[in-house]
Amino acid sequence: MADVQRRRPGETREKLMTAALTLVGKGRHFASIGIREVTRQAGVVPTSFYRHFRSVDDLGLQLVDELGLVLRRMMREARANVLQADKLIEESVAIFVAHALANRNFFMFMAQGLAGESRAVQEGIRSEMRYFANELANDLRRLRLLEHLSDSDLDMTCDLVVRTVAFSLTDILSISPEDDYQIGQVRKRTTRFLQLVLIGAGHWKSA
Amino acid sequence: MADVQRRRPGETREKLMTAALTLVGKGRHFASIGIREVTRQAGVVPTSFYRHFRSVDDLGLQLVDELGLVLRRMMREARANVLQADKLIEESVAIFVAHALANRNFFMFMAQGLAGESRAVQEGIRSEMRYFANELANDLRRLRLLEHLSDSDLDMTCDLVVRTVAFSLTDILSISPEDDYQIGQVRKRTTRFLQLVLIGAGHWKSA
DNA sequence: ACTGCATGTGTACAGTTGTTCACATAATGT
DNA sequence: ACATTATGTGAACAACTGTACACATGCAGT
Repeated sequence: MADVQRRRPGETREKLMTAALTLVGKGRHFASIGIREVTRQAGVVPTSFYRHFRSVDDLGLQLVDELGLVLRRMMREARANVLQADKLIEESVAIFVAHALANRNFFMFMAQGLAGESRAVQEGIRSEMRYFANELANDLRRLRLLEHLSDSDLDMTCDLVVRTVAFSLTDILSISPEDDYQIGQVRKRTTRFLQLVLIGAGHWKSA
Repeated sequence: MADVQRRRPGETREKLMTAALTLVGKGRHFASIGIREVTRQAGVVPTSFYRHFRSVDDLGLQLVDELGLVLRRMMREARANVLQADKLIEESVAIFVAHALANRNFFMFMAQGLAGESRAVQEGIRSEMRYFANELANDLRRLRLLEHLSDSDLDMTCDLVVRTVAFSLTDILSISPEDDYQIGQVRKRTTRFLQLVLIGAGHWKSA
């Protein structure tokens, strides 16, 4: 009975994932979301959930994987747009903020997951951040920046940069997306943070 | 009926609060904790909850207030122990890490709350961090450090310091409290982060 | 044409949830 | 001494939860 299978494969799966993100975007915390709630939001019967995920945590894990894709797309855009080094920081921050606003729910999920209750999700996000920091280090080497730093000191610097940006995420997400003034403030402040860090790195003496 | 009121006033209230923290310490996320769960953990009948709190969120808010006390106690200790400036960073980080380990559940709650679902709790934690940053700025002025920075640039620097330390919190909490080696690593890494930031601040030219 | 698989649906059930109500006791102020 | 207040209790309820089961349908490979 009912209109079965007029859908393309994986459609319900996708609907469930975006439903979860939608709930997160509405202010709910991922850890407090239940199966029935997700399926209701997705317009699907509860039983369908089990066809695709073992549990809500499992869904979270698969979201983290997609998070990787979003970040990589962002990085590619940043690489394409940042050509000369002088506007590097400002431009990168702008791109990040733009992505955070465009994928608000996604980044909210990420911000929650960092201190979330699923150890696996936590580790996944952490590893995405590590990957991000590594790519940043590679880029800096390629651009011949901070050449006096040892590999490990460069890693540390990039780690700090990524953390700083990640923390700014909570600033961005805590203000209304339409409040352009506040967004601009966060952008400016984050830019200055990074300048401070990179000035520090420039004067750092690798043992 | 039952052994009523052989307790001192506020005892149940306290039991409920520590019960909530205990649950958080066990890995549960605060947003997913319910009234019945808290009361069960506290060994109290569900109805008692309403005598002290309007809801779980309300309990969270009151926890944030106590958080302020913990932080202030920590700061006092730091001020007493850090007399000469050269070991300032290392010593402060050590004190922070020690407090984070000693009040693990509390700090876990704080880390969760930063991206939690209660806007009020979020704002409370944020304001605690601001307070912390301001005190830090005062201390630095008193110690005649970074005197070339304008007030607003000093504020920015302190803000970044506090954020960096706060992020390290998630590192500390994600490893086992008995793993002394890993703890040491986090301590070292955080120290270097702060050194990097302060070197940057030392070379910063206030417009 | 037939079989197995992936995907979807509806019904059912036992356990848990938040909240209310009427009631009991000790402490407190008069 | 007595009324009030703060704090505790147990029973009850309707709403919701996760999960299991039997079943229907289209698709892919034989």
